[in-house]
Amino acid sequence: MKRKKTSLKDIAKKVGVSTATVSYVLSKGKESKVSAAVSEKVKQAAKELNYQPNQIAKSLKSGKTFTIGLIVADISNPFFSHIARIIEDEAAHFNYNVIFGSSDEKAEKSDNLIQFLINRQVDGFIIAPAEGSEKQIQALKEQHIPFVLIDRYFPDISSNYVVLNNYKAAYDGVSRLIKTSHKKIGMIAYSNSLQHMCERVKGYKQALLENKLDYREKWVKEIDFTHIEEEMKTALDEMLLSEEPIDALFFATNTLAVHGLKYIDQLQLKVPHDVAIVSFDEGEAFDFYYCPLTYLKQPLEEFGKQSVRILTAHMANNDLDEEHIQLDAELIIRKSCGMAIEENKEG
Amino acid sequence: MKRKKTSLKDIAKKVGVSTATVSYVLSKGKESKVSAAVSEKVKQAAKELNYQPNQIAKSLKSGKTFTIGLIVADISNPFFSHIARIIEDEAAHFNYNVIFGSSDEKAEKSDNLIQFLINRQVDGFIIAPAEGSEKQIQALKEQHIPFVLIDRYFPDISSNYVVLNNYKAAYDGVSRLIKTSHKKIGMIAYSNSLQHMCERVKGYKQALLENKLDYREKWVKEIDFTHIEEEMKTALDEMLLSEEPIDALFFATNTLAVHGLKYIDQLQLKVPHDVAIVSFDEGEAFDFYYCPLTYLKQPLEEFGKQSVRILTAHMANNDLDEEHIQLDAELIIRKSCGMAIEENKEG
DNA sequence: AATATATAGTTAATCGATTAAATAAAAAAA
DNA sequence: TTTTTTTATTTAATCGATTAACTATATATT
Repeated sequence: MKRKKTSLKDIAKKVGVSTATVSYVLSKGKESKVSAAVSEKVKQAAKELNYQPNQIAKSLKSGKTFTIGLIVADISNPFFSHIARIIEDEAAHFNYNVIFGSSDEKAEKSDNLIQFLINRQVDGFIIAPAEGSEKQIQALKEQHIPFVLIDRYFPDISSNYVVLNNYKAAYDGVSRLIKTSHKKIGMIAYSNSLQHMCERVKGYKQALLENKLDYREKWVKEIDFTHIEEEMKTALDEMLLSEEPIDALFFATNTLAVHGLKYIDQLQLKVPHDVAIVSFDEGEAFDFYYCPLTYLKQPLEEFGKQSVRILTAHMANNDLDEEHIQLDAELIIRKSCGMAIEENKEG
Repeated sequence: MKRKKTSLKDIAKKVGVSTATVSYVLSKGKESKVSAAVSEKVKQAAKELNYQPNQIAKSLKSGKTFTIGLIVADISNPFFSHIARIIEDEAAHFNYNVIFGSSDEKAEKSDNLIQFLINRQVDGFIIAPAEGSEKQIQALKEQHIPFVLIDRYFPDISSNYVVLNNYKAAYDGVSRLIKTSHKKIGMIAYSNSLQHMCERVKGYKQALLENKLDYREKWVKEIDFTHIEEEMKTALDEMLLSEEPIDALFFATNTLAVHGLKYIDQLQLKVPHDVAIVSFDEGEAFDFYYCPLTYLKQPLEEFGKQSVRILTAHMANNDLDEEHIQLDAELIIRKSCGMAIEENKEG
């Protein structure tokens, strides 16, 4: 049998005062008008009874839970778990706690999670929205529940967001492959209509265009993330084993690169000789690959910090202007993309 | 201005009945004795007003929050984020939500987190306890708050736990190195008095002992996890660059292996020729290493599922017997440990 | 001494939902 | 018709903390 926790009432009874007095002492401290004598007795009793305020009761009264709902695609994905950790730490500075949920990129799951967390009265959300979750996001707006989108956003819905300049990042990554003398550059992305993925493809195309390189539809493969393995094989077979194979490959995410490289190894192709590689995101695996990967490093720290900053500001004041933050990725150049001509000469 | 959410009262007013009636209709359904006519009207109104019950109020009344507090060392560590994901999914089956916190292996942080979550009235905990957190765990017991320890436990405190048979796992890993003809086997562990780490060292020693191999104190290095990089270098220098260098190395965790291997590469030593390697835990990085790593795969799925199963059972019934679960790791043999003689002959 | 002003504390409403107990109205039994 | 039983609904207490409004003293002011 659970020993019930001590409440204000218990302290009040013990000291012989009203619960109001106890509350004033414990929550108002010096500012209360309670006499020093009583105040002391109350504090003493609180300590003796090991009083811990019931936050649920406080929340009910105040309408605030000091809880942030965090919705990501999958907390076990290092990209998100890293951000989650930063958000956790940042939130703690503001005395906020984090409840998380994984949407699995499914709008329905995300909807359930959001509803669930609203019922639990979270004060605000940080969301990496799933494809097709526009309505849910719109609904949050209409209910005036503060939220910040991260990683992805919906151009048609005006809201707070902290995202990457995906267009520029992809453009930079592909440009690097061009600079290292590659002419037939393929890309592997997720088949996902979300803006961030589209921008990555756009950046890829633009880089080709500006450098007067061929863009072929068959060199951009979109893969369903529920069948990565099989679709990756088909995609790579088509691009690498064809009559006219590509000489470089741009991966739109970490996970895609991991799967892709495993298959490239199976095909016994050598990086960067047979295919040069640039990928999005960092990963321990990238450091250990025989040919360390050139990648686009996202500013995760910044994602986490900014999103918490914006959210807490908006939770404190609902009338603030929205913030739209685009951060830049950093291209970390290593061996997998090959060397540029100038570099070659110098070396 | 936040539009206030609709409450039972709003529905009651709209339909013209008491809040009690509304509550009965909405929470008791068929079992209530409310007339079909009223019932229908109430449901209709609830839908029109988009009623969502306030879980905070429910929790205050019921004393249940349907929330599990999850405390791990660091949610951004793949080992824990993977477990977190499994716990999240399992908990959802029981209609439970998860609040997490990272202790950073610090007892004080862990204490704050636990206190914080208790005040938020979580119904139970799943905890990977930090070193020195015995008192907190003991306190949970005394308050009769249900909890399950995972990954580590305290032999002196009887409680639910789901851990690895670390002794056996380490024994198996080191035995493999012995079978592949290595005689001078080092180990790198964390300097941590937690039982799981000690067991890993014990398993290592026992494997040496049973095979009549030398055990030397200088071949077991304990590293402070706040200074992995520097201490790893010193440790490896001492073991690998000495007069009598070791020929095999056993890493007690994923993170240690990652740092260790990076430095081994810097030293230009080849695995398994110069040093054979076996490590705990899996990791994408291990697959991509030029010499795929032999490792001890922990049954994460099982950790998550069992811990939630046990916790929910104990939350439902406080008088259940404690469960002590030890799971076995699986040794995944790849190239980094070298080949055993028999295998060599056959090959 | 009479009045005004602090001081120290209590009462009671409130947040939103639940539920035991009370009540009123209708139906069944006598 | 009267009494009993059943059915449908309301009242009010409750969970624990907060806080505006009130009351009762004590102290200061004139």
